[in-house]
Amino acid sequence: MPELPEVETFAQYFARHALNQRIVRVDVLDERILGEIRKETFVRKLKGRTFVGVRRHGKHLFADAGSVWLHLHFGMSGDLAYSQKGELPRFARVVFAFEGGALAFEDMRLFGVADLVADPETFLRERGLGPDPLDASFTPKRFAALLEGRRGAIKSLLMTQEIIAGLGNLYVDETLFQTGIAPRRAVDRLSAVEVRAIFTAMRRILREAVSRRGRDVELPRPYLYHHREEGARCPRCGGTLRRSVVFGRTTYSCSRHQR
DNA sequence: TTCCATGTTCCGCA
DNA sequence: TTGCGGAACATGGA
Repeated sequence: MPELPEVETFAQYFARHALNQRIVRVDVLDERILGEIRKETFVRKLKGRTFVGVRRHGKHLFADAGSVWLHLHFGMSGDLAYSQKGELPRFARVVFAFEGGALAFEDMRLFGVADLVADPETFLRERGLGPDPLDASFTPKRFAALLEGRRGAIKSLLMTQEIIAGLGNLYVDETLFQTGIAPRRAVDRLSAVEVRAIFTAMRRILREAVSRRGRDVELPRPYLYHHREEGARCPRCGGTLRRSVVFGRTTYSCSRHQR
């Protein structure tokens, strides 16, 4: 379930369970999760070290292991699970064992990645990722500048990590739903007021989600999130929710209040 | 059996 | 150059 709010929750979980303890063992249970790096290298560079800090940018998590950073991407089904009793989740792919417990990186569908990077800044630059929408330096002005000169559907733009990093299918739909803007609306036909509204709604929704996800509390009932079903009643205006495909992804929107 | 899934990448085409 | 549609990746759940 990993978009920005979920990854932020993973980062907090990682900080709570995996920081400042010696890594006594690294088990790679399925090498396909490693991407380019060789298993031996991955293990050798982490074993015996200590994670001293954790950071997140968009959907990417980075943990500082001293001379190298662990990088985790959670794909579609990635998750973290810490246990003191040596219990492993069914789809554990990599396990970091400490003196008093072990943190498992699980990922049923294997779209995620665990590897090593020199440092987050270099990785983000090389990858060309856009700004994180919850970053303090992310302002309405900066957001408007990102959309400047672009065409195409607003949903596509918000989904593109090189433009803005962290939103995925669910939170983009949620943002546009709560802003009353149709997913296919062309970016160059949005008013300044609408762009500002998207900025505000996006940040409010992400913050709300981080707060609730972190406490394992459900998102508010009026959120589109709970009503993603063709023909369902719109919890906001009573209209009918429609299903379509935008940017290759299943999209839900209200045919009445989203224009 | 068939369809669908919170992500990303690559290719071809306009 | 930009944007978009389609397919592929791997796997389980409804």
